[in-house]
Amino acid sequence: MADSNSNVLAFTKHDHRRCKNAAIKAVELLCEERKLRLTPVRRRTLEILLESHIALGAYEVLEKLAKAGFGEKPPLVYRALGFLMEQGFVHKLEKLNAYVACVEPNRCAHPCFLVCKQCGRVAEQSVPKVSKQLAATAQQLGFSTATSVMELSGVCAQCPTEKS
Amino acid sequence: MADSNSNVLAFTKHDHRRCKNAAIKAVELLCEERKLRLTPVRRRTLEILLESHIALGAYEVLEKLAKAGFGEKPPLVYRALGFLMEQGFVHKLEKLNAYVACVEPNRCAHPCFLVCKQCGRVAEQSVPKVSKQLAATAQQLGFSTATSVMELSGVCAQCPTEKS
DNA sequence: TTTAATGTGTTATATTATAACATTAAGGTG
DNA sequence: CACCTTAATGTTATAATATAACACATTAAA
Repeated sequence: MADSNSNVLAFTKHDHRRCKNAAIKAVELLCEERKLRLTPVRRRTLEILLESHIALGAYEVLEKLAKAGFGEKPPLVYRALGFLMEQGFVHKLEKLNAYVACVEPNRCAHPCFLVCKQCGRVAEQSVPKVSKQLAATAQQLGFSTATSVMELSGVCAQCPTEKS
Repeated sequence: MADSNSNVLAFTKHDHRRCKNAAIKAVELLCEERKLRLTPVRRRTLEILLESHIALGAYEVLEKLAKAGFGEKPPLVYRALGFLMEQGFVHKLEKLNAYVACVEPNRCAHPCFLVCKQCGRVAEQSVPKVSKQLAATAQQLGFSTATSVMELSGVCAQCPTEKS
């Protein structure tokens, strides 16, 4: 029933260095293709978010940028996040007001976010069927869907379910 | 393909007074059943949100509460909204940081919100199939879903699509 | 009629995000 | 290269959203 060939990377043991490098490489390529400038702040912001699969608040990212020698004023981080989000390299979790890097920016589509409330990790699952079904349902009601937000909160396989 | 027998009330001409009264009545009944106190602030907050199908920010609601003779400090409105949301009488639109009254609090389940970016109106559509499908997909990946957020942004039937 | 629990008032502050304008850097064109 | 235009960044200020903490009041229940 799963919509695609996913492995829920974030919840699975994996070579994270590889995971991170691949994502950065993909972003670099896409920026070239799109004639966009992956400036130092933008790159570092992406790297910061790629350090783990846990979503960070804008001000957490900002602190890390500051420690890395960049500025410490809010617009710095919001601009970098804005750029990265526009390009689909980073996603915002609306329910959390937090940001997470896209792990496969080149093949990201119809994402649904699975947020573990125990460990905080976020897996991005592509759900094209569900997404299209929702849009079709809306369309039948006369509503033209432009964008959608899908976020699940729960407990991942590696975390113990809450005791009763 | 629609999941349920809905009419997308918010986007349709309807007797809004009736609509509003029915919702308040339903909430009153549910409060009795659940032995909860629908205090004046809580009731007024609900009424304010029921004035239209447009989502309001917490501070917009607060202003209206103040004009109605209630306090003007943030905790007032956040407490009222907190109570109403806990009970499912009001929903928060995460993408908008705004609040909207539930039109059918007694039969509300698996809601997906359709937000018209032209007129701002919000329709609540029950999508149990899609919702269960998402949870099932997640479950197959070892993820136990507790809560979900589904919000579509687009253009409703009554609004002109944006010109090119 | 005291008590325990719930709800409200109030002060203060935390958190998230943007507007506006000055300055600098990059890339394109003659 | 020198100029210019655009894009990006620096900076100040403030807006918008939300909660903590504690005092006081009301309710319902014992």
